Amino acid sequence: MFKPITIKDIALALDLSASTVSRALSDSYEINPETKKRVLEYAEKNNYKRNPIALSLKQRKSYSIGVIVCEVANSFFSQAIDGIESIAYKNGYNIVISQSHDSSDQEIMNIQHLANRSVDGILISLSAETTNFDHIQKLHGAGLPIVFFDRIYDGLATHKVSSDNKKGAKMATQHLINKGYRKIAHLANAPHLSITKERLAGYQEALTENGFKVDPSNITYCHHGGSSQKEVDTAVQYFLSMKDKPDAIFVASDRLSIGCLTALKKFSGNNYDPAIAGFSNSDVLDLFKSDFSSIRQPAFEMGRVATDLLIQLIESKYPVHEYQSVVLGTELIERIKSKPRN
Amino acid sequence: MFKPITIKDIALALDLSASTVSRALSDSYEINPETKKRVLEYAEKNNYKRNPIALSLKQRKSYSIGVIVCEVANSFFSQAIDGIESIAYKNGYNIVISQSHDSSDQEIMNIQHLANRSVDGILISLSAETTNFDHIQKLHGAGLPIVFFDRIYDGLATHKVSSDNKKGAKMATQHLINKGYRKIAHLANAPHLSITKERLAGYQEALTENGFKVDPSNITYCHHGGSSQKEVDTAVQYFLSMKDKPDAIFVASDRLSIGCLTALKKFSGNNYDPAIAGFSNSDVLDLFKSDFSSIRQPAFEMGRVATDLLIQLIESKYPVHEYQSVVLGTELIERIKSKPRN
DNA sequence: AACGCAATCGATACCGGTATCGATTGCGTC
DNA sequence: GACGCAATCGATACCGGTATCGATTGCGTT
Repeated sequence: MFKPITIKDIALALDLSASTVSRALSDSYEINPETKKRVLEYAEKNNYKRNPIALSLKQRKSYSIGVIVCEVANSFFSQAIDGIESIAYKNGYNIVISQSHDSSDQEIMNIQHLANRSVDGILISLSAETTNFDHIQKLHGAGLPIVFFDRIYDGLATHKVSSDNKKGAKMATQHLINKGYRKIAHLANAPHLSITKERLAGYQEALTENGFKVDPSNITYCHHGGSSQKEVDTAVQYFLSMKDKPDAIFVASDRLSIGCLTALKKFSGNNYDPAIAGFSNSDVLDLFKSDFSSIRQPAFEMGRVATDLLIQLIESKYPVHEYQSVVLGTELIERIKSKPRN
Repeated sequence: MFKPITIKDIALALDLSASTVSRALSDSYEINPETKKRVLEYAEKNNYKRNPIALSLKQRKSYSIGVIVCEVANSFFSQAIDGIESIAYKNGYNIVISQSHDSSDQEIMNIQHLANRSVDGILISLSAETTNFDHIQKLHGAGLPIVFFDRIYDGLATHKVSSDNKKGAKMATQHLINKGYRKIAHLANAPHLSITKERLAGYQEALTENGFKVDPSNITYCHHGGSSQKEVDTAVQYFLSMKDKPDAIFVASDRLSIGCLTALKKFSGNNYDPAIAGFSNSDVLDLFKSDFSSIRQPAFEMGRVATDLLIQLIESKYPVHEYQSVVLGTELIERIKSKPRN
């Protein structure tokens, strides 16, 4: 039943000691080239493979990193994962992915699980629900390298990678204003998320700079990040119920964008068709909703940068105390036409 | 630097032997309840965690399973992964995901990597490029449990889970016929994939049963599964170049559906608007392309079933020789309207 | 001849668990 | 009082590697 050959098998076969074989395999200088060749050849022929588990136990290192996102079925995160994977594999790490589904409990479970599984470090984008960071604090305090990406937590001294959410949101809102829209609502994510605050700030700044006043009643939060469509439906129905309906909506995330468009299709009929601009990395959204402008985040790049930083932390020989906060630029994809006059 | 407490630490602290502590922790009957309590309490207080790596080495079992898909940024696969995850976690396994990006070389590398990492089993959906199965054969021969899902390989005696591709394709084609379309092209996936053949068979059967003849010139393959848009563009341009253009296209996969619609938007202008029906699990596609009918696969369920079977294989005490081929039903989501008469 | 030194390889401990085997103790039985 | 037996716990080997320390050999040096 699947018992691969070990160093001892080789040692026995070649009448050497395990130590010698081990050193030969790792190309140590203190092994006779002749012996080295014998070992290498025998290993090759019997297709010997190092047992990474034994190695992990010995070196206290698993060469694997944990990734926690809310869900992979989300263009932004799946693109980020591609980026993570590319750097991780290049450095000999493999990645263990788990999804929080925007639930704080699930996130805690996943983190524990990964830490128990002895990952060498964790890349995490927080769940929409998370307000308590004890479990992360604790692991970080115990020395486990952690890097935040996208949805970061400022209270922890470690590397953070995000996109310029404020500027992106401002660009989107300004874009709507430029196209002639005047009552711009904001469909926001869970209020405690870093990205929510930053995007809200950008939205507000754009409004203010253009002489609009920020009306809190134009802002609706989705406390679970839109993980159930019902939540988004409620938010959209709220907009629909207003006497003076928004003529445009700035949507805070990919998932919410999809949810919002779904809800509008369901409830609005044909007499109400607000312009929509939102954060999204979905190719498909761009493809079909011709009047949907989007802010694209450099998801792939974000994954790469975050992984790079994490591996630096993991492989650093000395404790790191200088942490970086990398902020990446976003891109506005314009599709909305000017507001028709009525 | 992150050194968790071990069984020996506990043994030392409580003046017991490591064996006793180990047995107390696993609730062995031959340990005095009193002692057991002391150990459990001390472990709890100092938040002892079993070292899964040591366990893996000892038991030759890692409690992790490898998943190989072409990409997670694909609705079908990300949904399947959700299903896989749900069953895996429930059984105490974690999943290691890797992407082949529809490249055979990458797939081989991933499989080796996973096998080296001592996963207990592998769930795989083959890449579009794969025509040589030696690497899989070899691992399977060596005793590594493998379960195919979606894109299966019949040459290997193991469990397989797929959806009823032939019936789904037939439904889609029949649907197009019912709506009045007469020249139905087929945008197919890589020719050697199981799903390609099955879907082609369904397409052909529907045509034949309705008295149409199957014209090979109406069928175009995408040898890389549409992993580059260029490939799909070429295929669609071929359809466009035909004297008698197809009035409908049956598209073989999710990715191809997106690619096809993108290409049509890019090249067709407004004077050509064929009806499209295709395999897809994308919510977004359903949302926007109102004249796009889709065949939905039970991706989540497929992931669950496949994982269940894999875990059965892994945990079976005796060699398994009876293998199942589970086929799940598909669903047709009708959106296309009847063909306008001209 | 005696010594130093480099080259080459072996024996052993250890990583953190668990399985196996054994040791000790107390108690009931004949 | 000798023995059997159950209850409880310890010592040890092992999983598959590597690091540490040591042993052996040959050769050049003085």
